[in-house]
Amino acid sequence: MKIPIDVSADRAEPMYHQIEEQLRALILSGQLAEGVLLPSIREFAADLSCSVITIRRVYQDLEQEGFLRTRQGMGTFVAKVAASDRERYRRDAVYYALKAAVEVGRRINCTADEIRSMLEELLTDYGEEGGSGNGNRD
Amino acid sequence: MKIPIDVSADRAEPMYHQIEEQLRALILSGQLAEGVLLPSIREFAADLSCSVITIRRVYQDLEQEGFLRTRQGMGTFVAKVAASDRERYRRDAVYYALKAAVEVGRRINCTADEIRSMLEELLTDYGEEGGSGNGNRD
Amino acid sequence: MKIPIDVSADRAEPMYHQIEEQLRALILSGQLAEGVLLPSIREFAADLSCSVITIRRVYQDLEQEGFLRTRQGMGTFVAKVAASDRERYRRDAVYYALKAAVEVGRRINCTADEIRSMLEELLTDYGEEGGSGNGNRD
Amino acid sequence: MKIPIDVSADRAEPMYHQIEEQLRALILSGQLAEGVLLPSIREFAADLSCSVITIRRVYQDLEQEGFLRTRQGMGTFVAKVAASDRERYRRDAVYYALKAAVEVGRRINCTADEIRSMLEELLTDYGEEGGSGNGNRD
DNA sequence: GTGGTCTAGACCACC
DNA sequence: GTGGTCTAGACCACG
Repeated sequence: MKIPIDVSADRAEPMYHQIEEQLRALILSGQLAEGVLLPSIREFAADLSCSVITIRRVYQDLEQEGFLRTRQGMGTFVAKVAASDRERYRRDAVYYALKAAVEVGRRINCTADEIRSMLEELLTDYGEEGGSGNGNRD
Repeated sequence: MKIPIDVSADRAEPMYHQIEEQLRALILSGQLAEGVLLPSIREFAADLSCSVITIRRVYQDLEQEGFLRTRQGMGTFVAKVAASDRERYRRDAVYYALKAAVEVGRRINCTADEIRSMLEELLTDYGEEGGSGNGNRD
Repeated sequence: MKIPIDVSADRAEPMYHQIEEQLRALILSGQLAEGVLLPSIREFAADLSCSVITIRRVYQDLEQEGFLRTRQGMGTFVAKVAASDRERYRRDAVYYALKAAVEVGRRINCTADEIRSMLEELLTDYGEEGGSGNGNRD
Repeated sequence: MKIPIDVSADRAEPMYHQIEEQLRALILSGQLAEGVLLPSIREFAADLSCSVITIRRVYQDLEQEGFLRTRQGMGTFVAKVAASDRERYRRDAVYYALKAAVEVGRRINCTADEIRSMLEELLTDYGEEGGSGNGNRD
């Protein structure tokens, strides 16, 4: 299975972080279903042009968080995620990001309407790239 | 002058970063006006319970960005900020934070309306703490 | 013959290890007597829902340890175990496990009495499941 | 501070595991109190004759478990452990080790008395090495 | 083939 | 000085 992940060594955020974040999102959004076999660490490392160690770390961290299950000699699989976790995550992830933005706005004395209009601007082309309907395969 | 800054060594973000960010916001929002004398490095370090080295770095970075002006033997002052910078900053800071939030939403298949309603929830008590009027005092 | 073995791929311990350990215990305790024919590799693998390779390894390891004897075309049998081995094993297996427990206790400053009382608690229902009489059937 | 840890690359258990286990025990037993600064990764690695990476992994794992707190540029410290965690750990660690031993005993038909007498034998010199009185500095 | 451990060493960020 | 990230590569364990 090809995993749609986009990382760059140029960003400030460490690569393993970027990968973890995106994999977590894929699992929690249901785009990577329970039981799916992920690429082997070597294969994935080649895909993303990074070291196998970086991928191993990703898999290890996510296993510890309960999102993956790896079995020696067999590979790494997507673990079962409680529906409640999925829901909570879905809400929290966006909520806290928005909250941070609002917080910044408050600090620099933005008006609420300024914030609203910026959001609308950002949402104009939102539906076109996959965020339209359901997508949540719960 | 007492600078209203809230930092914590417990957060993941490095302290110098937290301080710089908040000082920058205070200056760009006009809450720290041009010419204001900032605390001495030692005093500020004591206030924030951090190392003088950390404050030195903050002052140095912000001076390089043009927000501060240090004069030998006299101390560190808030520099003049161009109105255009202020405006650009005001817009960019919030805009990019919002953009990040929207990006997260797209990844996990949030609908645009879900995002809008979260924002409204966050904005309910927004005006009460200083975001009411017009923060551009230039 | 149906071999009463309980393994799970979910445990941290590798499967071949779990199986070997339990088979060894069955043989040394006399529950699998000399000359008993074990299931074929394929059959056993199916029973335990694991790979034939895993079973092959188990049989191989235990044959090397002298507990099994494989005869071409006839299958794998339980070998003769010296009474002394049986005795030594009986003692060692439990002894070293207890020793490890005591070692842990020492590290975290448990008192000897705390350890004793835990053991008693664990031994309350001990006799009911097979530990009653004399297990040495040599 | 010198940390009394005893590891060996010869054992089957991975070194990072051995170290983690012993550090965890030291913290949970109160022998390493909250706030204590641990050796730097390089120093500790030299002490234990292993790679800095192994130590970094140990520190990282234990931080994730909440036992350590590491701050870039400052070092790695013992975190606050809830008294309840300490108590639970104290009991569980020994209890499960004992349980495993009893389980082995049952499998090979040991009598309860055999197990008891082995334990007593192991406990004869128990008090002499620090497990006597309290030691729990809660 | 898979993942698990460990190595030596580089370079960066922080204090 | 501290820890944080990433590298390339070796060797072992597992299925």
